[in-house]
Amino acid sequence: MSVTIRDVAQASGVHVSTVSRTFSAPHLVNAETRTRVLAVAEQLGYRPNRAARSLTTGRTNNIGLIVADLANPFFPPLIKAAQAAARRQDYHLFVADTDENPAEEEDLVLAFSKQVDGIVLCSPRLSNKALEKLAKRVPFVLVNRRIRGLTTVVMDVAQGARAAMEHLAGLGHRRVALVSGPSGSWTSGEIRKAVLETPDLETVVIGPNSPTEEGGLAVAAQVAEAGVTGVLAYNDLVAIGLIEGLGALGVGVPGDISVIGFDDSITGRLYRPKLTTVAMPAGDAGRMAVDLLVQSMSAATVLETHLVVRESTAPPKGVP
Amino acid sequence: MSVTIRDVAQASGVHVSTVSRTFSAPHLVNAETRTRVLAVAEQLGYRPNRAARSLTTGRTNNIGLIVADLANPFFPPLIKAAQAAARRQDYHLFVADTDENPAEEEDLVLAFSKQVDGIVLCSPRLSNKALEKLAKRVPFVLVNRRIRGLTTVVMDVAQGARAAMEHLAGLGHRRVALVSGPSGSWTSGEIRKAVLETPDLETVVIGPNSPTEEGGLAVAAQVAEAGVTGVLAYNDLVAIGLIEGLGALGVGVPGDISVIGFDDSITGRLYRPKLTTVAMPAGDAGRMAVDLLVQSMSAATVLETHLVVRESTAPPKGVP
DNA sequence: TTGAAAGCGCTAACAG
DNA sequence: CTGTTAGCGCTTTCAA
Repeated sequence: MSVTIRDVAQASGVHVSTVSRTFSAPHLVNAETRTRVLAVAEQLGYRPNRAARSLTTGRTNNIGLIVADLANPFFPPLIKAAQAAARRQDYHLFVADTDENPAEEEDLVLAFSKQVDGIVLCSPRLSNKALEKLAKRVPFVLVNRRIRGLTTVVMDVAQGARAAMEHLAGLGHRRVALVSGPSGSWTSGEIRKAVLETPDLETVVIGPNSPTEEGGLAVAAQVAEAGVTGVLAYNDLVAIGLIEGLGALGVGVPGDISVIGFDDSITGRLYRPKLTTVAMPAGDAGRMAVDLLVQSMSAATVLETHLVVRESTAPPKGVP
Repeated sequence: MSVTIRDVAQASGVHVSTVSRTFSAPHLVNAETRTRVLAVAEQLGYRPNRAARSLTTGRTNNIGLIVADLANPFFPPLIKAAQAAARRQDYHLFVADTDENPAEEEDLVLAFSKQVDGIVLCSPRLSNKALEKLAKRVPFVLVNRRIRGLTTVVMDVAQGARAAMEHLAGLGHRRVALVSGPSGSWTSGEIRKAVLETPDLETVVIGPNSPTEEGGLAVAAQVAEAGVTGVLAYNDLVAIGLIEGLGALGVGVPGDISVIGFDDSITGRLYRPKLTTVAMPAGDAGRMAVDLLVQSMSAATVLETHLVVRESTAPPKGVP
């Protein structure tokens, strides 16, 4: 095998415990000794074995990150920020993908549990009860799901949805549709509530839908026939799929119908028409979740969202 | 702490080694005993501690995956497939991001080395020499980088680039530009070579460039003034940035200039005009890399690429 | 400030 | 088929 603490001890003429201390409690060791040990370690290419360390300390310095779908453009910025935050604090990040499958989600949490100090669970599809039970086995923080008593980081989608509705109302729209997300999604529920409470706007809810381009595409005809002039979609992908589908039906965006997305993903930002969308602070959420775990703090954090107006919204036909 | 093999042994009235065998060599244990142990384990919520296991076996059942930029849409499909492949074989996947920084890349490899059975290094920016040296410390497979003697999975970008050039030539273009990628990029070099060898086409190389939308945007003016009617961009993001920049200059795509991307990313597929692009089998590469690592096989694999013709290419002006 | 010794949870010979 | 034993690489009392 490779070079161990013992090799370093031997080569530098001290006991293994001194070498150990040099790395995990440097202040407890004589400066000269430390320098020497460090030099030898460097020269031998010694790296502490974290598995062995974790066996004695009970800590792994690993964090697990579980998302619904790695290929959904919403997640990569979150993962990127989480990884950077972890790395800054000398943690490593496991990443896994549930494919929107609650059973897989539970399996993954359990599989990770012995190997991590905590888990970041993004947009979990598991029931509250299941989540509460799991929380007893391993610390975790929930992203975009709020459960009393658990540590959470949520983005204020209700506020974002309200802003979107107000934008539509301000443009002169009166009857709009919400193309909602998957049924297990907490954010979709929050958005729904916020939308239905909006005054001055008659809202029809279409869904649940898959949170993908296909999801949007599939309801295009339904939207076209709903007699609405504006739409709030569950996310940018759904919005784009919808716009594509509408286009195929000869319905223009924003000419005939205005469409607003959610996420402010790179895909939506570059799409034409450039998507009006609710920006989600995914990077902030990833970073905060990791920080909360590392500091093992419990908290219920709410992150602001905001509307980004671009080119997929306009006044309804007939309104100047 | 949590429930260990000892608790299970005690509760089921057998020795720890029997419990151990029940999990790691089930065929060596009496069916009845096994059933009983499994039942007790299940009931106690026992999960083997992989860190402890790895200490004795020398294997971790972990794999590290290092990419240049998690937020680049090229990588998520690769990561997703790699994770799925790992999970299928009971491996966990560490993911990290180097931000295109070679020093960070090396650090990450070293940091992972003791905690994984192998590393998948995607589009590394490190020198051949540095990579060869690292390969002595931990097994890895290189994706999109070819070095003799190391295990590699590369996508045949040269072939893809040739197909793109032939498509352009077939459309009637005679003078084109290659908007290349970062200088350390192996794929960019391969593409460059292939492009310059293409007959019947006069090619000007513009770059190196950052592999992002900004990279493309930044050279739009240069492209507009290069007297070319076609462009092959390093990736979809660069292509899109370029098209945006060209648009701002009043140059239409594909009306005035045809643009081809690379990757066939979701962002390019949804963009308007829908991007003509060279499809890269990123998922296959991720899966194969993990499989090679798990089977600890060495090989030099080449994956096919293919041109997807969509709407960002057309005959040059004046050619019907 | 350093050394000695025990032990983290598990596996792998080796006996029986 | 099952129990015994030693030990993986490291940290952590406890003494010196």
